[in-house]
Amino acid sequence: MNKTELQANLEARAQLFKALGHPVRLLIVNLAHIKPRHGEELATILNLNPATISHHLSLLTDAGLLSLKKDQYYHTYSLIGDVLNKTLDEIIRLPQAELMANVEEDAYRNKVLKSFLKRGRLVQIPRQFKKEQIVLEKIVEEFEPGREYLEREVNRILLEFHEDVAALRRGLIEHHLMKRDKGIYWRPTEAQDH
Amino acid sequence: MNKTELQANLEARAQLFKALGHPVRLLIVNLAHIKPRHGEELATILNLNPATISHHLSLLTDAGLLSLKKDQYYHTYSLIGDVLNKTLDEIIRLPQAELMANVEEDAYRNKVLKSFLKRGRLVQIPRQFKKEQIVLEKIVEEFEPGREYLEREVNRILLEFHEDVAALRRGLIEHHLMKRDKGIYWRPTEAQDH
DNA sequence: ACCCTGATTGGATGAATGTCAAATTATGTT
DNA sequence: AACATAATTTGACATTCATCCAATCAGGGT
Repeated sequence: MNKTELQANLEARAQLFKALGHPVRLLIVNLAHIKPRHGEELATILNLNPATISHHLSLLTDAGLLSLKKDQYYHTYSLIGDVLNKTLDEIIRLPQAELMANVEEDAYRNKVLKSFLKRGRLVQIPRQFKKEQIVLEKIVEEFEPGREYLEREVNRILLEFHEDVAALRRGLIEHHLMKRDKGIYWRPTEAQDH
Repeated sequence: MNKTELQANLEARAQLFKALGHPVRLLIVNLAHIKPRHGEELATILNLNPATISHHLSLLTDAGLLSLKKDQYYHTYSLIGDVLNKTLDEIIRLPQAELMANVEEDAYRNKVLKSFLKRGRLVQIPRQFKKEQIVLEKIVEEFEPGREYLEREVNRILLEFHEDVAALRRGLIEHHLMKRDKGIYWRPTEAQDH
């Protein structure tokens, strides 16, 4: 599947919801649930012009909710039951691959990193928590998970990024990216991370 | 509940589907499923103007899909999980009372009866199967379910409706509204009816 | 008090949608 | 063949919707 197909799939899911997003069409689905119906019947019951009903019916069939059987010159529409048993979540949730194809999930992260890190050095410590989080997550990659560091080793590494190593150390602790006990620092392993 | 409230309820259901009926909003729901998100982040990831994102977010929250938490000057939107576990059917299906309030379910039947039955007599036997069905269902009410009738009794009753009693008799049999065996006619009871 | 940042609101504009009337197509009947 | 019935299509119109820009609002920091 290429990107275009993935987007088409996304459109198809939206189309199903769009088809259900109109009160008249919800009524039609309910009436078709009781028994199959033909156009004129629905037009009479709902007090709408046959052309309007025809329009709604084609949206519902295109979305895969109704099936059409021709009978003399009646077009009888029946409800396709199995679609309705799916949960919203089953229809909405995109597989990882598809999500990535439609979206640059780390565009925001990259934008923040790009604006604060120039040639490997921190231009400024972000004042906003969410941005500080992103920058510190990047910095903490310099530490090996599980390994213990003395404060002066920590400082040496942090100095590569910014002079104010005390602020960085404090930030790392506050954001739970590093732990400290009796002057020893370590980066939690992924498993303990949450 | 009065009629207006019922219609409002119907609109609310449609609103939920409408909110999901757009590809960008499906992406937002997917992203919010991974973790809560704030507006600027979504605008960057989806490459859209913040105003546009704000618009989509308000549709999703109005529909009850997202919840908002304010954090400094970030507005963080989280997915409300339980709605998504409902099936389409649970959301679409209207209780009988509500359906009846929005719809004249037997408008079509009444229209057909009105056009063929004048002062209790059949103006003409409908040429179309579906209309004949409706008229004969009305006529068969003159017979007591389960009771046995001789052909001449049947004729006497049918004559009240139309001269061509033979055509009516044939219609009643074809539409399975009456049964015949060895010149004896009877109307099936409800239980045997299907 | 004054800036900064993110979010929302109020137009503005083009696109999509809902509705109906009139014309057309498909099927059946006389 | 001519007519009748139901469905669909087409065209017109009004409504709603998606998107962006510009202005405003709300929190926080200097």
